[in-house]
Amino acid sequence: MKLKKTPRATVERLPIYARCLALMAKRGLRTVSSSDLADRIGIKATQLRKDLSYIGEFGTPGVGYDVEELLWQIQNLLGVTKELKVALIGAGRLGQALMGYQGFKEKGFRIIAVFDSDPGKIGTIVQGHHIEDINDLEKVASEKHIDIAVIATPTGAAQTVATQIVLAGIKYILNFAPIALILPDDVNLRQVDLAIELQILAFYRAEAERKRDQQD
Amino acid sequence: MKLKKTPRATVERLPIYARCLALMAKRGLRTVSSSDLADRIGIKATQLRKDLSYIGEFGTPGVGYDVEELLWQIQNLLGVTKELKVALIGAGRLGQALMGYQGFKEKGFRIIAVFDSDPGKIGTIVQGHHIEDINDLEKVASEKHIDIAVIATPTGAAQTVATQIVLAGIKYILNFAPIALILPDDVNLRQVDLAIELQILAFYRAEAERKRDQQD
DNA sequence: AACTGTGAACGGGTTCACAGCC
DNA sequence: GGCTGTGAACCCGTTCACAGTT
Repeated sequence: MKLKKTPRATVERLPIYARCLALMAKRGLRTVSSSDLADRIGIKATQLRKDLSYIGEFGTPGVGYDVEELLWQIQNLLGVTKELKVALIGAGRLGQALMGYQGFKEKGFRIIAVFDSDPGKIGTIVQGHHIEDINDLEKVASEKHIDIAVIATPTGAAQTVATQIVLAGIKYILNFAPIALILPDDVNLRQVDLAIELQILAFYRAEAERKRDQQD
Repeated sequence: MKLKKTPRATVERLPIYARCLALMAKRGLRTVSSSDLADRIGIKATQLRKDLSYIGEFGTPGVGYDVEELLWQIQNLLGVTKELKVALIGAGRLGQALMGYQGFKEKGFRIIAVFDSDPGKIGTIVQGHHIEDINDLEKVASEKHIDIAVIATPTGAAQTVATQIVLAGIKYILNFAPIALILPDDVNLRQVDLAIELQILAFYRAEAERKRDQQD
């Protein structure tokens, strides 16, 4: 067993493995081979085995992996066996969509505080969440021990909010605002930009069109 | 000038370049060097130049790039100089957030049809969009010439919807449902899974905790 | 002098080939 | 026979070093 540092690419696939294993467990499947699991996900079996080799040895040669066991190992590694506390900043349409998103709860995340800067929203209750003043973030974060912050504000507010998040001592940020945030090195950032995904599709569409035009 | 096939990794960065350049153009900046632009984005200057080298030669040695010109070239390559038509499937909370998302319009995407399967929603108007029956997708798609479909349905409906999208002849899909869709090879798929991003952050958080526990 | 464009070197990630185990 | 775990080979993407341009 080698146990080198888990490569970034592997880390980004672990949640996908967990998702698939959870589904299989729910359906009552007991064991799974690397090729079976890989097929369901749409990757090569060797890649799956290599990924798992970075985090341990969970399989039985000639048999495969125990579904429950492997799921538990991955969830444990992801640190989602205990519930993680999430602060959501921005109670606009995207923020509301995130509040209602079942996937968070299922995967072990709990939105425990919601902030906004709009006085018209602060103090109201949206989908069961009491909306708090963004300026209270630091106070609330220390009281409630927030693990992760999610930025769902308009672009213009995102950098200010990010700075407040850092001041509040939160080190893990998921940002939906389409802007490159400036953050200290020890803060972990994931960026989701909805428009970028469409633009990537647009590129391949344009490329296909160019190819067609060229050939005819 | 070489013009090999543009690497996947480069394609995924082009929208980021476009976003930054658009901002600079709006602020009235005329030219930019590779190191300046790279710094704003948070990458190395050599990577930016290498990326651009795949798509052409747009710079002037000793000077840099013309902001407007480079922006136009990238937008052209992305095929977003003409407006692209998007069909949104699923008018739930996420769907509504997407309808209201300014970034799509700004980047040249237009939500031109919205579908749902809920009889209570079909026929109503949400944020100015007439909600149509998902079973009319094929008809509407051929009438309105849809370029890209966005799946914002519950997980359970996603595969069925995806199949309908393919039947409607749409070849570019952005999927928000947390499921591995089975699609023909010639269909282009991008996947955004909100929970996965949080789980990746959770991994690094758990890793940091493990490291702490070990040392103390 | 300042900056671009690119071959070459490097490094991380994927795939192959196979040894070892059930 | 069927399957896992893994070194080695391979491939792709990033970075370096520098030749070439204004």
